Amino acid sequence: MTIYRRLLHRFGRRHWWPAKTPFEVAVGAMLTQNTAWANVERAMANLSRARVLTPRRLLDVPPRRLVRWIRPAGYFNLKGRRLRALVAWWVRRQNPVTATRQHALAAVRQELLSVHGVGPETADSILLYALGRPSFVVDAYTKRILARHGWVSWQARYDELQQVLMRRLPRNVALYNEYHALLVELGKTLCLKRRPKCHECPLRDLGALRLEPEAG
DNA sequence: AGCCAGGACTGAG
DNA sequence: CTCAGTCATGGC
Repeated sequence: MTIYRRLLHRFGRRHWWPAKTPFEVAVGAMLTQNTAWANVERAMANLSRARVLTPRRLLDVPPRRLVRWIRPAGYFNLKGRRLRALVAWWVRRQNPVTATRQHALAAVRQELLSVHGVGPETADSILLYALGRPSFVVDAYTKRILARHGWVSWQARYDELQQVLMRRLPRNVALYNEYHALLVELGKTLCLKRRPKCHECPLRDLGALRLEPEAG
């Protein structure tokens, strides 16, 4: 039994990313930085109700109103500016979903990282969940889970964690999609928060398992 | 009452 | 290049 299969069996498919369009995925990826998803949903609902959840409309929105709508997501002044930068890129790229399809993954990733407010996790979230590219998303949960089971050191940085995963897993968008979502679910619901206190974690023996989706 | 949430930028050393 | 400080709302 592998970790992936056990997580999938326990939690079922997560159906990520919870958004209607690739553009909404990108907006959500930005708003969810260090923020509970429930708060992001409120902000997204405000934008939706205001009918500005398209690249063009969102770019034309006055910063004051934008900040008011995204307030529930926290860091609203910061995220207002970052969101504009991201949307400006999206518009300049004229629908990156198709516009970047022929480009190398590393090139698109580099381009995203150059946008103000887009770090490695946000870039990979957009690549994977909006653009359908096989770039594994690493987050705080992923790091805690891998480090706690001794697969990486606690000092490991983002790129190292990502390489550990991508080197061992087939480059498959559907797999990366589900795997990251499952790791987040494990981190949220079980014993892998910053203060571990759960002594009855059904997955506490994960150390004996493998990362690979296939047994063998 | 704190602590935490699906991070990233900035400035100092 | 490393790293503490910063940003802010809402749930528990």
